[in-house]
Amino acid sequence: MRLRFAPSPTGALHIGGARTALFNWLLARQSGGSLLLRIEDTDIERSSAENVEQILDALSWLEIQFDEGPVMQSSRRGRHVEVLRRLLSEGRAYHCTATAAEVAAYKREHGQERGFRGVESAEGAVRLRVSDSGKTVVNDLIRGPTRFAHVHLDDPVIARADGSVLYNFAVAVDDLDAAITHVVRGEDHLPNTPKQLLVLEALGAEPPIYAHLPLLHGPDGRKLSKRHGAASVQDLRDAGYLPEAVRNYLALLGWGSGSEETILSTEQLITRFDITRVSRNPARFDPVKMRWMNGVYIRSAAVDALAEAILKHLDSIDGEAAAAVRADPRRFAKAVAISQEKLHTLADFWPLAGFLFLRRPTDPKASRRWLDADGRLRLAETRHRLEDIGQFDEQAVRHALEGLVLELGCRPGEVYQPLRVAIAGVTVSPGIFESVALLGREETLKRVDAALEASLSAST
RNA sequence: GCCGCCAUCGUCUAGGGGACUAGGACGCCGCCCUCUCACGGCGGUAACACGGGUUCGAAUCCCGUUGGCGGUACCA
Repeated sequence: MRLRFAPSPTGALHIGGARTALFNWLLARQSGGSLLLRIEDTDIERSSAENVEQILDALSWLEIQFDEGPVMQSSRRGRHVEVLRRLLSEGRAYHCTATAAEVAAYKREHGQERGFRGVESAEGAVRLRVSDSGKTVVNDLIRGPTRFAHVHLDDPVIARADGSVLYNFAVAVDDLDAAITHVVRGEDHLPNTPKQLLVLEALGAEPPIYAHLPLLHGPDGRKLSKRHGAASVQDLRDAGYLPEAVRNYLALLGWGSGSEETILSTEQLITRFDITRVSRNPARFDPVKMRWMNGVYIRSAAVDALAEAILKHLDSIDGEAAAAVRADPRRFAKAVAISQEKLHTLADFWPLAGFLFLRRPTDPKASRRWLDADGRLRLAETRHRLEDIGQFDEQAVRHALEGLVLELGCRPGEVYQPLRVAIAGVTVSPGIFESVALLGREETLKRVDAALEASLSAST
């Protein structure tokens, strides 16, 4: 199979485009074929180099490699003009001076019930000649045969009056020249397909096989947009998602493996993916499920790989945090180990475990709840026990604190929560024994003293 | 308006005439585990849009209605 992913650089690569790229890639890998990346920039006005960079960057982050390209559609202008001349000379296409306004007026009257046919002239835009009779059938791998009666089709404009070619023409020529065998793209292209088929037919060429993917919607059921937060691939990366988890989640949007498994490695996706099993109805992107799945991948990751990913993430979003973590790699590795099972995204690490590297202000609400007079009493006693520990490790800390709980005859949380608030500033953290041991005796005692003092003065 | 696509739990889906009192996953609820938060375990909630056919039998096939979506550019 020879496939292609052909985004237009008119905006960031969104998850819909990412899924299209993924499906193409899975097919290419599975079949031992190749994947071509083509940038559809025939609309110079709306295309930008930054967007091309963004798309390349997004695909690279997703670890979706292409075998050929990127080729810029605009670079193929010479070939496009050549084919255009041929169609013109063979009478399959013609110049027409009908203005956009005239066509619009015609459409207002006839809608798409009767396609627009232009009058041939010496100059103007180039239109492909379509006869009123007959129909063009798109044999879609996902939808089956879809028929378009020619009466409803306009004579499509394939080149502007200035000679520049238009999308439906360029795509057909490029797919043909690249010997593309399978075109897998979004369903929004379905109405374009007969036009491309007609171009191919005029050229006497064998068309590729098509598969139109159902569209992706946002959580509200409407078209995906920035408003949904993680709509672009970069947003996903910045939100702390793992590429493999994103691939897994995206693959299951619109495609069911048939088995009851949900967590599928990329290798499994490659062997099991079946384009003909892709669903025909649109799917909603569900950030909640994406988050859950990312958590599954984080939990199953090797600690050092996870630490590396977290550090990289910190580098890109929080310089201060990254520096703090770099200053103590051993502590960082342990911090990751004791936080791992609580993370859903890479971004969750710092809020949860940052206190192990930097002191943070105490949350007033947490302080009021746990550092009242009774809490301070227990915290002061806790302080003594910690001070007396010989070897300050997790086992010893556990032993000391559990002993205190037993002696006081209180609920465990009544000892642990004041201590947690004292060292972390909040009521949530990794396990208290691990956290205290990792923080070390000196820093723990300092924070406990500070907390005792602050809460005492606050209450008087 | 017109052209086209689509229609199973809130969401992603399994299902392709009898195995369906419709399965799984996320979410949600309850219980358990428990030092917080998570994780994990157990249990529960919840769907075949509607109406006609076809058939001994329909979530599965056909038609219509309704609804959603896409397209309707000298955009891609």
